[in-house]
Amino acid sequence: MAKLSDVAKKAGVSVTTVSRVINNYGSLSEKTKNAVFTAMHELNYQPNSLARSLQGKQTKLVGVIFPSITNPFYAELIADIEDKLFKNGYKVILCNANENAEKELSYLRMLTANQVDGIIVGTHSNEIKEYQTMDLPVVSFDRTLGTKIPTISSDNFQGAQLATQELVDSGANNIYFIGKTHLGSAKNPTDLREKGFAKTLEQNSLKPHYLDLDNDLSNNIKKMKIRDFLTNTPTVDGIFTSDDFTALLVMEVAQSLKIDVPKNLKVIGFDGTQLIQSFHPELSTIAQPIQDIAELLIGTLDERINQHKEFENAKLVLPNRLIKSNSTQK
Amino acid sequence: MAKLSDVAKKAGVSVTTVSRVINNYGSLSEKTKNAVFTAMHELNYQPNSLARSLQGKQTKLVGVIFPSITNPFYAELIADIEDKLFKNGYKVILCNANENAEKELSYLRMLTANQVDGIIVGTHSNEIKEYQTMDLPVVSFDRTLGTKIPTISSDNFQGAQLATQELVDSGANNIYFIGKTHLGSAKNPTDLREKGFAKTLEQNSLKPHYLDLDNDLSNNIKKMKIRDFLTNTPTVDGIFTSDDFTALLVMEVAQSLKIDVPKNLKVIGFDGTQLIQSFHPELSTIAQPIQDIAELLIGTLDERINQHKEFENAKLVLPNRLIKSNSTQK
DNA sequence: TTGAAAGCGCTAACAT
DNA sequence: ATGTTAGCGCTTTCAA
Repeated sequence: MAKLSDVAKKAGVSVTTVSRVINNYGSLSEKTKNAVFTAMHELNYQPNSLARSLQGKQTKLVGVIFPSITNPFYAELIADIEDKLFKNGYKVILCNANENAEKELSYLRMLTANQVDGIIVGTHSNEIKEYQTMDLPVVSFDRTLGTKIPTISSDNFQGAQLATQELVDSGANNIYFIGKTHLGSAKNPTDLREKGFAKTLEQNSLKPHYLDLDNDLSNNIKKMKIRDFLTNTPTVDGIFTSDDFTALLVMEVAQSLKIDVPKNLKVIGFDGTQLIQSFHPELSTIAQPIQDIAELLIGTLDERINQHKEFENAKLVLPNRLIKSNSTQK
Repeated sequence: MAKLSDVAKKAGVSVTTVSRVINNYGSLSEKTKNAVFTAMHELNYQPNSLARSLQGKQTKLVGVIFPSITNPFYAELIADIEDKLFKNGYKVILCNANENAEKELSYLRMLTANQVDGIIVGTHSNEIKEYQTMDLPVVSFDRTLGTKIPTISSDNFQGAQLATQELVDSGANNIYFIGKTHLGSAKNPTDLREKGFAKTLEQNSLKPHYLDLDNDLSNNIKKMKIRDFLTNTPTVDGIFTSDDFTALLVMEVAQSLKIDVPKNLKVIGFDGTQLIQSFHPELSTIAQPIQDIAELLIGTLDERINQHKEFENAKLVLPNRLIKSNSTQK
């Protein structure tokens, strides 16, 4: 691998000069510039970014930590983040935390050891205190990590309101929320979906009902629980699920039980990924603004990295959008 | 950020000694070891991997280049790769090539500039010659990049045979392949699916039929083409698609046309991702051994990186597995 | 068992 | 307009 001094020798100049033309600063004559450029080409020279960063230059590396990459919502968000970061000259170190706090912590150390310029986190383990004490720029998606760390999210409360109101408007009276319920705690921004649900029903003088369904359960067990529920609760006529997957499961089970969706049961999900929308356009859902989220995450991180902007209890919230489709048809 | 010399000062030893305990070599007395460890803890010391790698040490960074991360097949493969690399102490630089040769090339430069220890590629642009001239360990998924670069893939030919035979066995006679067809060229390993299809039908004295469907088309256009095809080709009774997505589209369109699957039309896909299997268990498909592929990719890369093993025209092929389900029921 | 010092490839202050 | 040189934080010979 050719290095700076090789280029310098070949071009008949000093290393400084080569460094200058690479970084394009100071005064250079056209002649030397050209000499250096040709030397660089001939040697197929690539600057070693390790050596560069060692002087305090940015590494242009950003750690991106998410709980899963196979979940289409995260996949689409990560894809957007990667693409936008690339356009800004950054590379992504992908950290798939896998709901594993130990792995996440280990990644955190690796990232600081690698001198990343910043970190984008979207995981949900609350055990990791390190984020607060790190002096690295961090931005978070949908999770409160500390007062200094800005949190970007979509408006889960408003989204849930949209969804619930859609169920009411389509004629449902006996409406259930299906998902992981944390009635009361609301540490997780996502719990706001529950609150928005309850609030909207209250405003419509209806009673909220819940079916707790842990996210960690296997699909088969979820299906079984949903089947159980639907069989024993013939009164239910509207369901708001915590995510599109669960909504799909509900629709599948309903079909197998010959329950007509949307005639006898309205269903609405949450997330609105392109993947699920393209294969199940019949599903009404709340679409999170994935592109905007990615943009805001990166914009905010950029402000922290390049303008050293400080944040204090910043919660940046983007509006959600209702996708009205067949599963909530009147 | 504390550095080696800080630790040395605090522990009352030289930097050499600290370096020795970090890397655990040379002879150290227990006493100094302990002194250094406590100093490290107190300062919350993290070695700077940039400085380390500058001496020629490995960066423990691997570039992972794929055409898409939102496609569940790649998402699941990347997730497996990431997890296994992590267990081996490597970090992943995620490169989403997006079917964009320019971006891919640019990433390639970035990766070499960052001194990655190796690269795993799964993209399909044939324009990039750089792979062959790089002296970096590269392994490829499902794509021939050059004689020195080992190619790992599942057995597309055998998979297609399994799929096609399943259609025949379930009683279909008038069988179509739907997907991007490249009749004859077979540069892409994936084209072997077409060959396996043709071969199997020949063995069963049946004639192969094709519906060319470009992957780049939007879902709506694909659906339209499929609808057209099914409407105008009432004789078709078996369909093998190039991937599960297309199979799902076929089933959706068939349903809307009141064509009974599997009674009047057998359908089988390819890929067998967990995601699609969990939401469409009724789809028969060929499951690629994603975990094994990931393992083999990493194992091979590891041989190249750490044992400097050379490969010449290596094609490592893993068997596929038939998932027999409702869509090909007799 | 420990330390001094050279140097990895680059940048940037300081000279000229 | 160009060059000399001192580091960045670490590893590693070589010497003690």
